[in-house]
Amino acid sequence: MESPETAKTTTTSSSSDSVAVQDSPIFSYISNLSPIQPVKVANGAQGFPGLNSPPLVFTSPQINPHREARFLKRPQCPQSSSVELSQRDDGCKKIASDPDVPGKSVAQLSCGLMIPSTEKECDTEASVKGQPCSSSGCFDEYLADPVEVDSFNDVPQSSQSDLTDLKRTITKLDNNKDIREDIDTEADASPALVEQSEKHLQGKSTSDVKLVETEEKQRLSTECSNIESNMSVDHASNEKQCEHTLAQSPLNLERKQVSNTSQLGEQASQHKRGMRRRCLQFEEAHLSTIANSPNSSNPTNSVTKSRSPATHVDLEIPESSCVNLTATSSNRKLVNLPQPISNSFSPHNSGNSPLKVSKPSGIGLHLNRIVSAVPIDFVSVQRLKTESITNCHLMENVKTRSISSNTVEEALASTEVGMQETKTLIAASSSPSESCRGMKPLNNPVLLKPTKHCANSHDKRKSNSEHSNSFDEFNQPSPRNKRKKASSNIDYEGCKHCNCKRTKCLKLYCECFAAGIYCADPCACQGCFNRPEYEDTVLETRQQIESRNPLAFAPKIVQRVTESPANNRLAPSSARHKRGCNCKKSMCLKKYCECYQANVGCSDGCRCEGCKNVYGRKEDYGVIKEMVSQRVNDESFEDASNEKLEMVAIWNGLSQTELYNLHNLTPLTPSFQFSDHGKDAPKSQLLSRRYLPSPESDLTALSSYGKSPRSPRSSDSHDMFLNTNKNLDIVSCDRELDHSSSERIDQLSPSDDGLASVLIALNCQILFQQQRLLQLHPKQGTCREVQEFNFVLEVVDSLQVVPFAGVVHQLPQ
DNA sequence: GAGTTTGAAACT
DNA sequence: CAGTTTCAAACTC
Repeated sequence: MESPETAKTTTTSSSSDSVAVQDSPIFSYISNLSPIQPVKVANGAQGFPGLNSPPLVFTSPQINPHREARFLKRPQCPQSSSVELSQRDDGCKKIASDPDVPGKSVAQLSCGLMIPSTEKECDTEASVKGQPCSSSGCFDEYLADPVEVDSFNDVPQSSQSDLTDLKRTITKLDNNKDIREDIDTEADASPALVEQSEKHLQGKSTSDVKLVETEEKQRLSTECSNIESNMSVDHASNEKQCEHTLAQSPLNLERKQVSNTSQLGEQASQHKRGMRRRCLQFEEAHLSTIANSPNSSNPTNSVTKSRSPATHVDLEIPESSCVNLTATSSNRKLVNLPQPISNSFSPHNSGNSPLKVSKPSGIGLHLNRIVSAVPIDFVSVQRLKTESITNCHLMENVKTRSISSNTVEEALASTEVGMQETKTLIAASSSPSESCRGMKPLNNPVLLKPTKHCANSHDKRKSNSEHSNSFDEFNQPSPRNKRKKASSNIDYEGCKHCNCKRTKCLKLYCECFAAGIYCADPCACQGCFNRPEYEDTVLETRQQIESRNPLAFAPKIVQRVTESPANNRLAPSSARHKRGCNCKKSMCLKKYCECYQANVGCSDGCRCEGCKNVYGRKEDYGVIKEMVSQRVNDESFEDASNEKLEMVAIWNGLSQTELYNLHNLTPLTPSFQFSDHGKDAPKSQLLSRRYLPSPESDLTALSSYGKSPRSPRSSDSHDMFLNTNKNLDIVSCDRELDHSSSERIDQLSPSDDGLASVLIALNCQILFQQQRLLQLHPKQGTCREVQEFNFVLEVVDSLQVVPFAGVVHQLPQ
C-alpha cells in the first residue's frame, strides 16, 4: 500500500511550521474569511480559524498545540471523584451559561480554590491548555478549555474587553486551581481588569453569552471526540505534550513553576488507585518506560514523573472492563505506527512520547468477550457528562483501544508485507486478549502478571484467601448478595462478574475467565480458582484449553478481510462473530445469541435458524457479500484506494469494527460493517432499511474516494477535506492550493497516495465523530458545527479548490 | 428470587 | 465430526 514515508513527510513537516503557518498569507486569508469571528479568531491565533470544528478532534500539533495538549491530558487525567467533578462541572456550566450572573466568576474562582483536588496540578496545565483531566469530568471541563486556550491566544488580537471576557469565562468554566492561579496572578496584577471584564460582560449583549455557549458546545464536541479518539493516548505522551504546550506558551510559565510539585502526582495516583479493579495492569512496564523516558530531563518532568503512576493506572484500569470503542489514532502510536500518520492523527502523540510502547503489548490476558458484551461505550461516555459515572469505562476504552491497536497494527504489518490471503483482523471491539495474543503468546506470564497489580480486588481477595485457605470458602460471603448486586454480567464499570458454581471459573463458561480477567468481588462464583492466588492454575488451565482450541480465547468478534479473487486485494467485510451463532429458538434476537449480544450481524458462518438479527441477518450478509465481491472484482482501482483507506483507517484507529462499535447508538448495518469502501451505493440501498441515520453513511461515502471524483456530493465533501487537511497538515493545504482546481487528491502521484489515504481516513473519522457527537449532544453541536461547515465551504469557494472526491459532506442536523 | 429457557462449552 | 451433556447466562414469572 502507500508508503508511510510520504505521509510522514507531509504530515510531520508542519510541526515546525506552526508559527509560519499563522504568518502565511493563506492563514491570514482564511482567518479573514471566518464568519464566526469570535470563535474563529481564537482558533485562528493558532492555526486556521473556522476549520477547527472537526479538526478540533484531530487538530494537528503544529497548528494547535494547545488542543493537542488537551487531547493528551484527558486520558491521563486523574480520575478524581466523578461526583466531585460533575458537581464542579455543573456549577461551572451553569455559571458559564448564565449571563445574568456576572459576578459569579469570583465565586466560581473561590469554588475552585476550595477544591482539594490533588490533581490540580494536572488541571493547571489542562485548564490552561484546555485539557480536562478526569475522564468523568472531561466533558464539562472540556467545555472551558477552548475558551481558555482561545482566550489566551487571543490576547494579542482581542481588545482588552475581550480579554477580560475570556478571563471571566475561564474563571467561570474552570474551577481548577490552575485557573485560579492564573487568575490570581493575572487578576491580582490588574484586579480592575477582571472587574472591568465582568462589567463589560454584564453590559454585553447575549451574543457574548452565546459565544461562551458556543465554546462550550465546541468543547463538548471536542470532548466527545477526544474521549473516543484519544482515550488511548498514552499517558506519558500526554504529559509530555502538555508540558510541551506549556513550555510554548508564555502565559504558562507561571503554571509551569507551580506544576513542579511532585505531590500532585502522588495524590492523583492515589485517587486513581481507587478505581483499580481486578483488571490487568501493566504499571510496571509503564513505570519503567517512564523512568527510562528521555523526557525525564525535561524541566517539567518532575510533574510528569510524579504523576505517571497515577495516570498510568488510569489507562490500565480499563483493561478489565469491557468496552468496545473506537480505536484512535493515538493508540496507533503505541504500536509504533509510521510517524507521519501518528502525527497527523494524534497530534498529542506526535511528540516523542517515549511511551509509545508499552501498554499494548502487555495488555491482554484474556479480555476477549468484554468488549462485545458492552455496546454502551459511548453511551457511557455520555453518561459521564450527565451523570458523572465512574471513569472506568473510559479507561477501559482506552485500554481496549490500545490493545486493539496492536492487533490492527499487526494485521497492517502483515498486509504490508504482502500478505493478501484471507485473514481475520481482530476487530477493535473484539476482545483485547486476542489482540494481545497477537503480540504475545498466549498464556504469556507477562500478560497474566499485570493482573496481580490490580490492587484493590486483588488485595481484597488476598486477604480473603488468607482467612480461608479453602477455595470453597471463596466468595462464601453471600454469593447471592453479590449476584443480586449484579443484575447483569457487566456492572456499571463495565467489569465482568460471573456466577459460576461448578466450573471453578476455570472454563470458558466463566465469563471472567473467558475474558481474561480474574474474578473479583462482584463475582458470585463459588470455589473460584480464577484468582491471582491461583495464577499458575489459571495459566495451566488456559493452556489446556488453548491446546484443544487455539482460538478459545480469541475474540469472538472479528473483522474479516477477505481476499478479492479478482485482483487479489483485500476486500473489507464486516465485523462478525468469529464462529457464528447456533441459535435455534431465539432467532438471534436475544442475548442468548452471541452475535446479537455483540451487536453484530449474523454471517454465513452462523448456523442459526430463523435468523432475525437486527444487526444483520445471515441472509443479508450473504447477499451483501456477493455484491461486494462483485464490485471488488469490477473495480480494481477502487480496491487499491479502498485498501489504503482501510489501512489508514486502521492506523488511525478507525477500524470498521471500531467504528461499528462506536455506532452502537445506531447499530451498524451490514453495509457499513461490510463496508466495501466505495461500493456502497448498491449496498446502501439494499440495506437501507436497517440503517439509522448515522455517520456510517459518510464513512461509506468517504471510502468511495477516488471512485467518482465528479460526484455531485464531492464538492460538499471537499470542505471537509480541506478542513481536515488544513488543520492537520499545512503541507497538505498548500498542496491543494497549488494543485488548483484541476487536480484532485485522487490524481496525486503514487507517492501522494499515502497522504491522500491519510486525509481520507481523517475525513472519515472527523465526519464520523462529528456526527456521532451531534448524536450525543445534538443541541450543543449543531449550531457550531453548521457554522463551521459553512465557513469551510466559504473558504473552499474562495480558494477555488477542487472538491475532494469521495468525501461526503453532510451538515449536522 | 426461583425457575425456565437457551445456546455455548465441554465431553464422548 | 456429530451427538450428548454440562454449564451459566439470559430470561420469565
